[in-house]
Amino acid sequence: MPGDLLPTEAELAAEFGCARTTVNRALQSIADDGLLERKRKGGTRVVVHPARKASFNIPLIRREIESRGYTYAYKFISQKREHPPKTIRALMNPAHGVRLLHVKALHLAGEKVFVIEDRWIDTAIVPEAAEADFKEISPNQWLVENIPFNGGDLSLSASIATEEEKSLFSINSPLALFTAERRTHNSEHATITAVRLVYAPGYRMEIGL
Amino acid sequence: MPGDLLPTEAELAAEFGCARTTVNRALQSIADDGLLERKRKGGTRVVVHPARKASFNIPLIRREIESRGYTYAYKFISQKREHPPKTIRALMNPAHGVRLLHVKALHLAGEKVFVIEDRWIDTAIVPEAAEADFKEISPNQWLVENIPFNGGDLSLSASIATEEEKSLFSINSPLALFTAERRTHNSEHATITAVRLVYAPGYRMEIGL
DNA sequence: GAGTGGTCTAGACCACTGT
DNA sequence: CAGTGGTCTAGACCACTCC
Repeated sequence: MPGDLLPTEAELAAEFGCARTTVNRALQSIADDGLLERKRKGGTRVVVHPARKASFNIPLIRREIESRGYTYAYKFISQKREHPPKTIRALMNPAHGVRLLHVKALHLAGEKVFVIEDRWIDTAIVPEAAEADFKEISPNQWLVENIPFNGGDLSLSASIATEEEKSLFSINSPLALFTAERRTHNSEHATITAVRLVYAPGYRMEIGL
Repeated sequence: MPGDLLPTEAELAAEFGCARTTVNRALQSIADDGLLERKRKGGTRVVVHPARKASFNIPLIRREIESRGYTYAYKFISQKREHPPKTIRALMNPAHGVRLLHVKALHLAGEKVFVIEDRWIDTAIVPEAAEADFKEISPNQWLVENIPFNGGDLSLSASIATEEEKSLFSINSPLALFTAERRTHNSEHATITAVRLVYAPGYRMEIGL
């Protein structure tokens, strides 16, 4: 019946012997699942090609590693205030000429490097981050615990390992690495942080549909 | 105030001078967004670490190409009934010893190959597919239009281009390709189809949060 | 057992939109 | 303008769960 028009709420209420409010809630919830389209005056229609929606939780890296049965460890690399390169400026659009906090770190699963975290934080927007000590706690974890989450975007891609990445992952041959770049902004739509996560060779991101 | 307990619905209704039903709907919708936890007798509590959920629509490849402003074209490569290799058998778990429909095809954006589609279909479960002619219509599109969608999973990874992929994408140097592997099953949880989509160099999958 | 959210009813008015 | 869904109210009863 894709494309078909359903009876009005009042008619369905009569047919099922219940209140229109109840019919409304039922249809609303189906519509929220993307299977019905509703318009005032236009009635309720069965969607022709329901969108195939995928959703997944973005786990803390620590949890992702532990849920795979490995021991988690964090390894700090560096933390500096720097003028961001053009690519980061374009992504984060910080105030002109300011320096941002740049943190590099590793997340280990057992003895192996699981993911490389390369993060920029705009301390004009998150001043607390300037005081944080990322030698002991990962920026990933610190931000989740300290900064309310509001929105952002995620970009997934494949990249060839750079020399630095090859050495961190202890590999030689040219290798494809799964890369996630995430931007997080606050409620005023200012970008708090941008992070590039480069996963170990063979990593797969699994998503239910 | 993560962790805090909110007043009861009745109290909030009194405070805001509205009906409890209205408060209930409001809190429900916030709870649906994952920001509140509600329990009978236990009250309504602000969730401590709201899960960072991402959700996105999986577009038809055709739509994805056209929405980027390119002309879509489909190019058939091959279509055979074959005994599936071990990896596919493990994924799809078809009846013992049967042959599956194996289709390879390209989706072009303008003149360029955008994605390579390599698909296996279990015709024991979707007999209609045996009659379909994938020389003209892509399996991707045919399945969306003919087979009701029920569920599945999606696995994203990065892989080094094989020789065949290099030649299809007209590239030489070792290159990392973004790869999506999707499995789709029917309402009885039998696997209808498994597909490997290998995207052109530089492809990024963008997801809103 | 008592307090909380979950869900229903019957009725009302409003907001949008197709004709 | 008329018909549809969107949303509210006031009240009721139920289901779960903590004490």
